[in-house]
Amino acid sequence: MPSGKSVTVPELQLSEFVPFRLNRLAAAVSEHLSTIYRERFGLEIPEWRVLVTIGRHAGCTAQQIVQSTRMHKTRVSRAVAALRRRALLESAAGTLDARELHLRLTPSGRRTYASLVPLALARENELLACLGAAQRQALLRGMRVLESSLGLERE
Amino acid sequence: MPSGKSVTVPELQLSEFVPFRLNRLAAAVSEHLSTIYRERFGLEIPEWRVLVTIGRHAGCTAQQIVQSTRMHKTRVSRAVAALRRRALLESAAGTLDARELHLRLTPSGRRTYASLVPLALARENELLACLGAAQRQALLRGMRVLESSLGLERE
DNA sequence: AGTAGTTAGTTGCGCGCGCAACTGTCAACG
DNA sequence: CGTTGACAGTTGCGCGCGCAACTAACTACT
Repeated sequence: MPSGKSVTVPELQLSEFVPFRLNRLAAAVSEHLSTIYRERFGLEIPEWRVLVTIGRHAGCTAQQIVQSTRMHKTRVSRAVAALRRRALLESAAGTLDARELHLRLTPSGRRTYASLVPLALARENELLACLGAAQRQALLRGMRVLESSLGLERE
Repeated sequence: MPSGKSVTVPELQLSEFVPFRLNRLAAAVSEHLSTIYRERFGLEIPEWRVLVTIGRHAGCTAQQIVQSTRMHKTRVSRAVAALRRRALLESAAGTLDARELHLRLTPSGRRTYASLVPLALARENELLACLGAAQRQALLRGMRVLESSLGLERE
């Protein structure tokens, strides 16, 4: 005679597990996007993120990039150094606070930024093109809720 | 007199850029989940993925794990070696094809699996608890469409 | 059977990352 | 003014990852 209580063996199908799916999806999207900034501009993800951030927020500091991108400060520091080596960016010590470095793009950096951004936005649209307008809105709204729930929205 | 053509300066706000948001979200979710398998079981992500896969598909090979998880084969190889060192898993050369190693959990590995899975599923539910039922369905559906569009669904 | 090409899995190597410790600067307090 | 603690940014170190090269085993073709 079988036991009275129903023993539900817990099963986890990795391909249905949302944290795994998110990681896999993010990796695939990054891979898909990397051709733009890597092959065509020799940039890696941290450099690309720093470049874009400074492109929009000229004169911002490394610390602000850390907060807005949630990258580790050493990663930002090295990306800034790499961009400076390639003369895409220049830094100046703050007049009010000499600890912080204010970062801005050089003319060369601005040119790179200007040619990179349209390509990246086009890729984003390509990525989302498989979704209908309502579906896309729903996805983005869901992501927004998750981000908010995880405290990712401070910037 | 200003130029006749309207020059739209392209702008990219990183916090609105979907590839970045996906990466950030996936990283935060992984971070949130890692407390379970790292702090409580001393497992890292690759080991956790291999353990779960073998837990559901006893006797599968490393190659099958590569395909289903899309992890690099060296990463799988090292995770398998780590789990074998800790006697959570055992391998046997295939009788039909001696190259492939068929992997299965040891009793100790099965115990770990059995105590890990409910915790992970609970965390997944916690994560999604901030979404209403319809919102959750919409998000998962959107992810499914993206996955399909990127060719991630083969397994 | 013998050879060439392919596949499963492992390993040496270089690199980028995060951690911890460091330098230099600022603010607070007596 | 000197000391203490906090903060911005950098750097040495160890580690995990992917790449490329390797071994061993299988397949196909003559």
